[in-house]
Amino acid sequence: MNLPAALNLVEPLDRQTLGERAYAKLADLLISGRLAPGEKLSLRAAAEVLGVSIMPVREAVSRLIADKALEVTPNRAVRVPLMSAAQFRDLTKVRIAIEGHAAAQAALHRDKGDLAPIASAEAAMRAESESPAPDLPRAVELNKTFHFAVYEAAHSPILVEIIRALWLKAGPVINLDLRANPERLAKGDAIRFHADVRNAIAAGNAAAAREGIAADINGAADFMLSRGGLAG
Amino acid sequence: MNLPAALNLVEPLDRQTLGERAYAKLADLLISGRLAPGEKLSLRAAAEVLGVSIMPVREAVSRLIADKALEVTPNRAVRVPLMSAAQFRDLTKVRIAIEGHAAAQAALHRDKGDLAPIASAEAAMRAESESPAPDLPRAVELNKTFHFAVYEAAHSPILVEIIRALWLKAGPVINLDLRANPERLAKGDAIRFHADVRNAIAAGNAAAAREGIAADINGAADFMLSRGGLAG
DNA sequence: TGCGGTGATCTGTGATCACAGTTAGAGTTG
DNA sequence: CAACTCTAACTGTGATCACAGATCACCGCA
Repeated sequence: MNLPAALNLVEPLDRQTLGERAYAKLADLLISGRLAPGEKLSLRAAAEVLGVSIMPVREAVSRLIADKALEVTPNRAVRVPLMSAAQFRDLTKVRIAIEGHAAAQAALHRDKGDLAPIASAEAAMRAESESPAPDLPRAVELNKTFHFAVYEAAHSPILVEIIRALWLKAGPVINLDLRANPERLAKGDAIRFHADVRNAIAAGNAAAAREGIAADINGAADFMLSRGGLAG
Repeated sequence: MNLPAALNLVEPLDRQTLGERAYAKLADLLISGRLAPGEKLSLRAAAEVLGVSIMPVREAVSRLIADKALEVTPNRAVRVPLMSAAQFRDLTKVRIAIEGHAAAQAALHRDKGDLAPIASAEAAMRAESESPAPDLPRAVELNKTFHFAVYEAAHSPILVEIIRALWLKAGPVINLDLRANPERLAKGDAIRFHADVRNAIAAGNAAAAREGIAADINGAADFMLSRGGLAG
């Protein structure tokens, strides 16, 4: 193995499969709420839009179905699941338990490098939400960035992965709503809770971090439930 | 729609797709530890064994890869992931947090019908483990039955699904070990913890239920780590 | 005896075809 | 004019083929 030294610098070039890219694309649509509950998704149509055959789409969709982020109806149609109020409450409870736990772990185990991303994500979202004409899709994106910056600080890849799966289910319900209704963003609850979380993590206060995340999730869920936009 | 009344009794006959059956089959192999970490799995070979084309196997495997219960190496080979001691510790911590939470919820929300399955699963496993020649595969299966009877009592489908995904990762490591080493089963720790959990849930004592599950998981993990059978 | 190349055979990935079941809509009939 | 029927276009599922890349045993050369 006597190679030119320059060749030692090349990275292993991550060959991303088409199926993975299709999955990432669809998952992003779901998390950001651009695919509404009940909306149907045709494999062939999606394949055409993505410019590939239906095979990569099939793989992506079957993964999302396994995550219960999509479902196939008895009539052979793939769609974003409708969520009942009861299911939504269950999901919210689980999110509070797990994401709250992750925030607490972040407060206990964060290291130097973790605080900067959290702070900058918080600042960016605050700026966006206090702007006179907030860009809602961007606010949704920044909210996600902030939350995951927090969860990453727990240094538990498995936990982060679980939370990502939860967001896949919650995204279509919550973020679709948020996009349509700027009021809650303007009210500024989320911004306040985010500041609480950031401070708690910086201070190493696990209980406060958990509380902050729980309040944030609960606030969004209550707002959502009060508008009554859920299925049976 | 004037049908013979008898036809109203028929169930919608769950048409299970071949892919789902393949998934169930492979998932069972993983959870029960009959597929060892590092072991390779060829799509075509698996398809032949299952008596189907590789398509259903592809779907099943891609779902398991999404769950990180399988992985595809850079060299294009599917295998059961090797787990480092650090990863195993992370997994164990997450399991204690989430499964402990589920047990606590079970203590708070169990209803009449939940206690019987828990008790009978516990009795069956006790009987098996106190037998002079325990059937280890059966003990592994009964252990799973007991744990999930507990988690079902939390009445949170989402939580149960998350835990199932965790077991998919932990199964190859823990249950493979348990199959090979009867000693821990004979020691009877698990049996004692299970009894604690059952009593705590019956009494509605959430903290004790969480403790019992945590001790059970921790016991198995410590035994595992002490034997040092993990990669890197 | 040891090393480098080489081809057969395996791998997963992607595309294409075939099929059964469903849906929607046009056409027809009462 | 409403209801019914039938057809054409769509659905996901499964099988088969094609392909690039990786592995490994074998063979020839030094």
